[in-house]
Amino acid sequence: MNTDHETSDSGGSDEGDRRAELSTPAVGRLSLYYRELHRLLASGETSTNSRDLGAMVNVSPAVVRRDLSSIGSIGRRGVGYDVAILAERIGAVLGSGVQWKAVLIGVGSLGNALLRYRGFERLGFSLAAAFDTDPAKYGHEVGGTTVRSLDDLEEVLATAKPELAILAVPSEQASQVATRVLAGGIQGILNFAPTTLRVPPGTAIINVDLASELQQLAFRIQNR
Amino acid sequence: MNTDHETSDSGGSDEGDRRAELSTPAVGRLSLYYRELHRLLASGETSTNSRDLGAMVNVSPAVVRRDLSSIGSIGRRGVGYDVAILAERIGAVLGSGVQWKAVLIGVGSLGNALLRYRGFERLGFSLAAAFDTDPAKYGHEVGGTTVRSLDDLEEVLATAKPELAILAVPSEQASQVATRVLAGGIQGILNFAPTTLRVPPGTAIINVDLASELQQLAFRIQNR
DNA sequence: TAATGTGAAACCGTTCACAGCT
DNA sequence: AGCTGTGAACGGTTTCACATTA
Repeated sequence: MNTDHETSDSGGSDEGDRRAELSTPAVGRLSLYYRELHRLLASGETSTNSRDLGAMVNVSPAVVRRDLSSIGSIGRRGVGYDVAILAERIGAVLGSGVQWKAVLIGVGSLGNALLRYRGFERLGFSLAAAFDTDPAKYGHEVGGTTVRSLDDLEEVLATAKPELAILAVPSEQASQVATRVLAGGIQGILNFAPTTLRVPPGTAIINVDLASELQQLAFRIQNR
Repeated sequence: MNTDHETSDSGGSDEGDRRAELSTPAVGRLSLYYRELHRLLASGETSTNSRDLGAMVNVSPAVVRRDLSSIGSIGRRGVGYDVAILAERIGAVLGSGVQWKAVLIGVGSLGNALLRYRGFERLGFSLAAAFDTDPAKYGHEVGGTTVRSLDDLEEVLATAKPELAILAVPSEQASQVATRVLAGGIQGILNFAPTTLRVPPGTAIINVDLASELQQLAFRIQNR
């Protein structure tokens, strides 16, 4: 794939907390720490430190400390970090606690997989609806979500008011669908189509191109 | 997701070409240019320039020129780039032309989608085999690839000698499977399990964590 | 003593601006 | 005149090293 990220700005806003400006890679790492912290919580661990956390996600202890101090997480010198407190803190920064609503567009094999994927709701995401243009799929329930006609898109966006859209449509349709969801009030798009969407500046988009990912992997092997 | 990349080194080696050291983001962008160039080829365009190419993938003309000059691509001053020549040049750098073989491990819904995904072969990748631990799936053909028992993994790796492995298994099994494929000679892993694999340094790994991707998207929206 | 938090240095990638071809 | 190729400036992230605190 290529996970290429648009949108330049960041800038914290709410919560009576410390500011700091998180870089895109830093946000990615926070998400990884968050994952590992929940694993630690599940196994009953109550504290950790920058060295161990770093080892878990393959980054240096210095990076861990910089990341965590930048969100104002108070570790304890000489001791480390409290797992529960840290998990909660990172969760607050990443927007856990908010119940995000997403719609999925395109119920091909990838769309199907995404509908069945349990792992979104663990992080506070719910799939409000799924859409396709194939009438044979209308009304079918996949992974707890019912597939509807793409003609109903605007209606559903207006009533359910989801914030996110996941695009799993063929690349020829991607731009068109992106325009429609943005017009309908969607604020961020996770795009699986191998197309660079041309959207208004400031629109949050993350692209995941599976073929491009593999290509980059091959490049690295070739230039070992 | 998180598309986090391991492996530090790069360093060109073969081909009597210009050196330059490509950064990870640069490689990602080359992959995008490559995609767009083929689109241009298909529509009969014969030349382009840094401004237009940049517009297609949302980067500045300066970045395009830097990227292309770093692979020694000879554009023509005052004119631009020849689409066919440029596509070929980038393809050579990215390892198109090499017929990469990959195996897929884990034929759940995501694995299924990956097997059906046409888009890998366009870039020179072929799926040599797919594996699962569910006997009900053995022998079934999905997207042109037959599913086999995971017990056969080592045998297939030894005979087909694939370079890449795509992991679409539950996270509990991911580390174990990664160890097995690496022992079997696999050189790079595309990992979809939400786990940071602990592997020998220098191993090429690209992680694609769909939930983490969504989480990062939500973060950006929240901090608009 | 142990491990955080953080200035300051080092590093890397992007942007600028212009010389050099065509 | 137009657009590439690239040295040099810039900006931002990572690394280093150490003062700080439990």
